[in-house]
Amino acid sequence: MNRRLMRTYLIDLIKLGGGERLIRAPTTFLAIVFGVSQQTASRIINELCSNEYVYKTMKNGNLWVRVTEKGLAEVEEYIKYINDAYKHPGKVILMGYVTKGLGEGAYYISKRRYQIQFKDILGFYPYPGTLNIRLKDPYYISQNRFLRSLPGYRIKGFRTRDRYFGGAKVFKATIQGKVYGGVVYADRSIYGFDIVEVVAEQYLREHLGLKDGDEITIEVSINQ
Amino acid sequence: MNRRLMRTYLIDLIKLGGGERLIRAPTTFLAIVFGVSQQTASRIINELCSNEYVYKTMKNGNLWVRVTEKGLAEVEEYIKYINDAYKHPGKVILMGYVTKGLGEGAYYISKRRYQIQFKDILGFYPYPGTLNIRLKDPYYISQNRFLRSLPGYRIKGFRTRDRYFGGAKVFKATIQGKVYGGVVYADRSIYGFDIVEVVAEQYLREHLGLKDGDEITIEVSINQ
DNA sequence: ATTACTAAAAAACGAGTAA
DNA sequence: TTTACTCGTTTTTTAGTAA
Repeated sequence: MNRRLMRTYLIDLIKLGGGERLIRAPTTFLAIVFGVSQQTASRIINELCSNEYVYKTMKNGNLWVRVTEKGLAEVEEYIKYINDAYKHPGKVILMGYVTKGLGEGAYYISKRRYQIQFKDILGFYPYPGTLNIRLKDPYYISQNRFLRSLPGYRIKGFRTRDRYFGGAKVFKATIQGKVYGGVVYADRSIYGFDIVEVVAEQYLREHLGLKDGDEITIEVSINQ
Repeated sequence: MNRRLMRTYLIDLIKLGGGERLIRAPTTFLAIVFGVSQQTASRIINELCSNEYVYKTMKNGNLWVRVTEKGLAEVEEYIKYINDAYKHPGKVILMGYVTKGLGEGAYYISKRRYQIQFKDILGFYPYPGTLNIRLKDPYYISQNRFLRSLPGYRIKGFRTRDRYFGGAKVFKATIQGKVYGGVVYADRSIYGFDIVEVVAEQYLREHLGLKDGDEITIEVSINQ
């Protein structure tokens, strides 16, 4: 079953009290609550069960169910997402700590063929260097994973006499609520989902007085 | 498409910023966000659109969408439901005002064949009469509609020499957080979804000092 | 009473593709 | 590039029913 649907059924079970204790839940009863047939209700519970979202047991011919910790976590994550959708529509908020990169950023960003494209997309020629941020916790890492799955604006790769310079995608962003810039994901990035690279017109470390380990917030625009 | 699913896609659109303004949303992009194919994303938007949850328009070959007021209301109702699921698991809260019924309640409740069944289910012989409550607003009416759709405990009808006394269903309830009782729905109820009938061992008007128009809260247990 | 299997019907999906 | 149609395939659903 669809994960989207599973969540909604879990919420229904929580409404019935199944988030805090074992509840008697005959499939005929669940059918009414879920708005499906008895057979489908039976199958839903079994699928939730095989995903370990729900614990079920039979007591003298009756089904009793309880949402597991995993199921509750699944719903809570979804509630977080909904809250975030209302709090930060059109944006992904990333928080982390300033960290040293491998220093390659400067070399790449300075390439004229990249500079022109950044100017087209972001409206400025970026400072030759990237600010690397190590994300704070798994929540922001998952947010980053979501962001990175989106297309963003395309930066095309190019070929010189010597070698090939790979493509990238970039998202418009605001750093510390003050500076306009971009978040860049190189197609062949050496970083995992815990690191993001930020570009801006200014040298951010100086402009914002940042040093390694300083906490930093980036508000990234989802839309194109 | 399933209403459950529609809501989740609406939330995704709100996350993208489509709850507050028209956003550019090519179906290829939505496909990534929704986790479906481009064709399915296209179909989802068209279905949301034909349900008037979403307004869509084409600007030079690109799809732009915005969640409508109806769509936002749909999601907000769902968020209310989720909050309620966490706040009042296993219960439906009904609020309303004490109101005069048609006085028939006393006649029915006093019938011995009903009394015995109430005793079996609720544990007491109810006072011969029902307290009628006019629900406060559409929210509680919809809660009542949900409750009434559930099976509850069955009260069987019976036949006397003269006539047939119809069946009913009853839910365990707490009135004003103090008195234990039940909410009764006669199968052939003369009331709509804006009225509920409450029974208890005591004469509630006297016991709780209630008069017509007084606000009253009932906490109804969903489970069986 | 229950739950849940089977089989047939209905709905949803995505590849290919037209416009 | 887009969107969205057709159509074959897969998935989901429910009626009937056994246990």
